[in-house]
Amino acid sequence: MASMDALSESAEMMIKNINELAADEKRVRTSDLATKTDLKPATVTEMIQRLGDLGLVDYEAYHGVHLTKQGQHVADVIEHRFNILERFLTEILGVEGNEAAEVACRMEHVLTRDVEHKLTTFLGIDPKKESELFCHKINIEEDNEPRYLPLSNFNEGKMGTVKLIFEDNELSKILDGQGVKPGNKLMLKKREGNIFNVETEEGNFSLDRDSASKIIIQN
Amino acid sequence: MASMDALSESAEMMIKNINELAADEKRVRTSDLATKTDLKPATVTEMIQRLGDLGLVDYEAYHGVHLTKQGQHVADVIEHRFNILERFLTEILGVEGNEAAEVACRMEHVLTRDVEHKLTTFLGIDPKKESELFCHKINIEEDNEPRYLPLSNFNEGKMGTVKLIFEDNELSKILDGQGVKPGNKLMLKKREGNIFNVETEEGNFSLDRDSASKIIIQN
DNA sequence: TATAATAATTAGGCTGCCCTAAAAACTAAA
DNA sequence: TTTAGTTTTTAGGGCAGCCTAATTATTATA
Repeated sequence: MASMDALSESAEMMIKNINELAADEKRVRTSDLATKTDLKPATVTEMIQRLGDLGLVDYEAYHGVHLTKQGQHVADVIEHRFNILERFLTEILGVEGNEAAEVACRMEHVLTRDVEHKLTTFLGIDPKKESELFCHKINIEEDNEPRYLPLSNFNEGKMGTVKLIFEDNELSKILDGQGVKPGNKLMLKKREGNIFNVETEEGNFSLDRDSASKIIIQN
Repeated sequence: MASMDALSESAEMMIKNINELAADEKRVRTSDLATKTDLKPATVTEMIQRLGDLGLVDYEAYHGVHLTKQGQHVADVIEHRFNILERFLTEILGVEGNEAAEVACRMEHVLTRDVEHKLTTFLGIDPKKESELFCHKINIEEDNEPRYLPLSNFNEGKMGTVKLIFEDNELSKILDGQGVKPGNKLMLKKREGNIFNVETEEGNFSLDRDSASKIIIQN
């Protein structure tokens, strides 16, 4: 079992590309990887054999390759790092899309877990929730039972009643002015990433995810 | 004449270290470089010979090495990239000093000129002036110079002017109602954990850290 | 099913970057 | 100024990561 930080940029890129091609075909072919990575097939074979020795891919000669659980984890981490870096570069710095992708693709290999988390938070995403999402891709289906849920876990188009706003007096003042107070009804009109578009009797407004998570709704 | 982007991380690190030791002694000794880079002397010799072939250092066997004009330029670029990355990591993301330095030291080799400039501007520095500054090692008095910072990194009790609210139309609508809009003044009254108590001309209100990080203030 | 076409692997070579050990060049001291 | 000690370089080896050319395995077709 190889420590993640020990992986070279080349090795990480190979894992990333295997993961991206795995969407199309179960076992990824050497030639497809060669095309995607712009390497020669012989080089790809050599690399995936090394990754096999590290336990990151399951490799059967002449029959392609797929990620092991460990390899999948590496791929998920890299993908997440790429995504937040790309968002930072485009949304915050205003770097043009193509260049942002290229730079993010180089930077993704040198981030630490801590920097990754802090950058994720900076972008307004809860790191814990985010990592659950991309790792396990679990979807919560809970439409039937009456439940108390934070607004951040509410479903689009659903109407509910505000029951509680957590211990954030200052936030509640802002929300109060928008008609969000215990007892009032609201509907989560639309969720666009971390922006929650909410409709109340007073009108429409939007919240970020952290604020939304402090508002408990009964459906 | 070697193109800068073609240089490996190892080669750039060697140039960086030559530059740092050059402050003490005119011609930098192999053994000092070996100590600083944690490489064996034989490896240093090999590397500086390669750099000599590229025209980046002036190397005379047994008599040390110094940067050529081209090598000095590479060193200056790397130093600047390191500085802005380190500042971004510590001041904006809040990464601890040691780790920030390590990550910046890895990232400095993958920045493009454009990303470097945009990050420099983001930190509230005029890219042109900054390049003069870092070349001549002048120290900026941090408190006097106008600086752009996200509210989440602002000091308690400080007054500043809102310059920018990041592309979050829904958040800005809420903030707008609190008197937070580009051009207006605000003061960070108190910070309690992730709650930022802010005073504007319209009154007092509070924000969470994520929202605060999207508001850029000039002091 | 035999064979032609295609795909993948192995063999072997090159470079960068790291090492150790041995040789060569400097430097300081007797 | 000769020599002992130190520093530096050269010689040679290893691994990762790239390549081309040759070989082997799979697949598609006649």
